[in-house]
Amino acid sequence: MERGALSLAEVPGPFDLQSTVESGQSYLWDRADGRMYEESGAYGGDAWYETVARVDGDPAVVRVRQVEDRLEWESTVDAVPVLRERLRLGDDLPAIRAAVPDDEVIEAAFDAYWGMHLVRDPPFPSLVSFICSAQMRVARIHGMQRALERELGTPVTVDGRTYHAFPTPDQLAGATEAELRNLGLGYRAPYVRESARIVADGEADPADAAALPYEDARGALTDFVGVGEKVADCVLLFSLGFLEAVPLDTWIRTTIGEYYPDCDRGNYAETSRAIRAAFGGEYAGYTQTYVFHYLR
DNA sequence: TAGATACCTTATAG
DNA sequence: ACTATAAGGTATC
Repeated sequence: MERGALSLAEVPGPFDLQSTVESGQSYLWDRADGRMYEESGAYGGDAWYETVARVDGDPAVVRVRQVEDRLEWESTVDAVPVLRERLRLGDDLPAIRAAVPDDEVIEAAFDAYWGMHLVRDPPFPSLVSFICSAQMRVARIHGMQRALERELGTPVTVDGRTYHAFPTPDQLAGATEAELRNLGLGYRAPYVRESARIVADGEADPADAAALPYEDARGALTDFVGVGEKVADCVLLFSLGFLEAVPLDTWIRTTIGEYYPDCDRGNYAETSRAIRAAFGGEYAGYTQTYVFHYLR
C-alpha cells in the first residue's frame, strides 16, 4: 500500500479523528484494534481506522490514524483527497462555533469534543446505515454494517488481509429478506432490501436530493422505504452536506424537553424549524452532533 | 392530520 | 438464571 502523512496544519481549526469517527455519524469506519465505542481505556489517539472507499467506482482500502498534528495513512490509492472529503477537513470549526449560539449546553458540548468534525459519507451506504439505525444502539448499528460488508460486499485483499467494500445497491437488493434478517437487521431487513432495489433499478438515487432545497430534500429521501424524517435528516447532514439538518432523535428530543421546551411544537417539521433556529441556523447540524455526542 | 400500535433482535438492568 | 426494558423510528391504521 502507499503511505503518507497529511499535516493538520492545513485544517482551519482543531481536528480529532477518534471523536469524528466514533461519534455515531458514520458507520463505515472500523477500528483495527477492535475497540470501537469502548467506554474505558479506549483512547484512540493513535489507533488505526479503516474503510473501503470507492474511488471512481473501484474499492480502495484506506487506513488512517492520528499522531500528534498529522494524519498518517496507508492506502491502495492516494488517500489525501478521500480523507479531505470524508472527514470534512476543510470545515472551519472556530468560525462555525462563533456562528452558533453559546448557551450552557452548547458550550459544554463543544468543549467536551472540540476537534470533532462532521463527516461526509457516500450517500447509499449512509442511507442504509441510518435505515438500520431505527431503535438500535450505536455499537449494534456499526456491527450490522460490518456484517453487510462481510457477507455481501466485494472483497479486496491487500498485503494478505481481506477487506470488504460496502455492498452496492445491486448486491443488497440481490440478498433475500431472510439473509438480511440472519445478519441481525430484524424488521429493517425488508426496508433495506426495498430501498436498495429502488436505487438499483434507477427509480431514485439518494445523491439526487443534494440538489434540492433543504426541506424538499428531506421530503424526497422519505420516499425510500424505512426512511422517515429523522433518518432523512441524518443522511442530509452526514452525507449530503446539509449542515442545517437537525435529526430529531430521542436524545435531542429529551434535550429539547429539558433545555429548549419552547422549541417543542408537537410535530417534526415545526419543532425542526424551531430547534434549527436555536442551534444556529445554517450550522445547526454541527451543534446537534456535538450535543448528541455529549449527552449520549 | 394527529394519535396509537406493531415490529426484530439483543444488550443490560433488576 | 430469568424477565423486563429500551435501543439515533417507521409504517400502517
